[in-house]
Amino acid sequence: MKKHQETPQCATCGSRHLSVFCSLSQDEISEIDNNKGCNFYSKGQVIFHEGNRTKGIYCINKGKVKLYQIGSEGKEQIIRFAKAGDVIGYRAMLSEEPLSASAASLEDDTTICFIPQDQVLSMITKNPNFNFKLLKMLSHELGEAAKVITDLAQKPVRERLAETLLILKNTFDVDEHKVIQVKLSREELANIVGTATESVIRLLSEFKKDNIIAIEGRNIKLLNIPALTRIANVFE
Amino acid sequence: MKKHQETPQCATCGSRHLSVFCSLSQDEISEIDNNKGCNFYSKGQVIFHEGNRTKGIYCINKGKVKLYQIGSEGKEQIIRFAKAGDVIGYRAMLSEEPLSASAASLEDDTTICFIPQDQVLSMITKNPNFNFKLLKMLSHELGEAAKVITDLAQKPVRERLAETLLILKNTFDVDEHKVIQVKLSREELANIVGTATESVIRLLSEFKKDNIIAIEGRNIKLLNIPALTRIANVFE
DNA sequence: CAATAAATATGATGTTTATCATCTATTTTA
DNA sequence: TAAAATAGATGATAAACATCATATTTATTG
Repeated sequence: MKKHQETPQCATCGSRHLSVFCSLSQDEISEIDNNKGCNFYSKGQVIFHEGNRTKGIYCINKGKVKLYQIGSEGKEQIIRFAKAGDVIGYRAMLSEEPLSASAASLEDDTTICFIPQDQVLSMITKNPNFNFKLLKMLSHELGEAAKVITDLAQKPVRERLAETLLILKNTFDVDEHKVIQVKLSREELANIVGTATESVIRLLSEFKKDNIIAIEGRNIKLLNIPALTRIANVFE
Repeated sequence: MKKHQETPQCATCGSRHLSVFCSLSQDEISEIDNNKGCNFYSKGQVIFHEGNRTKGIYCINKGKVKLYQIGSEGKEQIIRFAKAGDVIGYRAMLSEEPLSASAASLEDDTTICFIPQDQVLSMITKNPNFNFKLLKMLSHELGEAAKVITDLAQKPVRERLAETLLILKNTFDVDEHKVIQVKLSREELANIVGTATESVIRLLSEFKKDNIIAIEGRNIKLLNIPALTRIANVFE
């Protein structure tokens, strides 16, 4: 039996104050509320497809999302993640290019609002704060992407996997038992790191043997973050 | 003997109409002209250093520039290139973060103007066209970065090198003899591709043996672009 | 709950690519 | 212009990593 799912209101959205929308006025919020749509996704559902056009942006109200490209051999490459309060699809909308990545939900009950292009463009024009938040977000993302490029080009798989675990921790946090709050398959981990699934499996059991992590199914517990940081070879 | 170098004027800058500044009014142009600085660089000179702060953006009037990060083992990773009409340093300025990359000139007589932050911010606020151009540029760059990530993660060195040659062709063009209009060392090519210098050398002589390219020192002549495209494994 | 499918795990093997050594060619500089 | 330095080239070797094969465990479903 499917329970009734209500469209969340921006006005009461708990994630809004952490997001790019934090500087909007009451009027602007209700303007969006009156024009936005909302969809609910079960785990694994695709939200949008690489190559398609988008006429608006997607704002995640609840749940977790992976953004990925399909490489020339048909292999998935996870580019980044998004969670409640994050927006996705803005890159394609702003550049007026097709979507550069697909998005798929990582958990059931993922709730995502769709804000039409017109609304976004009008906010950009009318609200300088929102505009600067957007510019800042894009610039920040671009800096992160450059780091990923250097790591992929220069670091061995072991270091990249350790770094990926730390990034997942920073993105999704850990609970009181130090468990990273996102469930990914070994294959998905491989598709972030840029390696084979078997390599991820092998390296994870190595980390486990050295008591750096503990594994219970898809839950990964970070036991020794300093050691992970050392392996990841990061110094900032 | 060093010849006198004159500060170029935006008003007569041939590159302006191709750049993010193409939508500025006469007044705005002269406003910038009255506030900008200008520097001349010889080949190899560093324009700015990764990790530093910038209080403005750099607009390339003449010459070619590489943007690069230094990885954890001290190895250079070239992130992107810039040429006349391109701006660099805007990412760091807009995100209010330190510069994520260093920039160095690739040829003598590279001429670069510096536009102070205040000027840029005021243009963003006052000129919606300029603002949208900026948003578009950032979004486009972000999409390009995602492609690079997928390639680095999934493609073998041979494909990445072929693709790099094609990207260099698109960025810097070829002359009437099909020679790519940028001179890079084998090491620099390796630092784009994310591989060892020796691998680049070996693969280039393979391409040469197959009459796909011709090599005269640092000049690379593209003899068979369809073949290169096939090797690069790109399908868009 | 059995049966099937899918994910995880592990060993054996092969390929790709990096590293090291050495040599030659080309610049640069004294 | 000779000497030194740097860049390019090539072979030999080693390391990193992918692939393949095959268990084993965990989910899924009839």
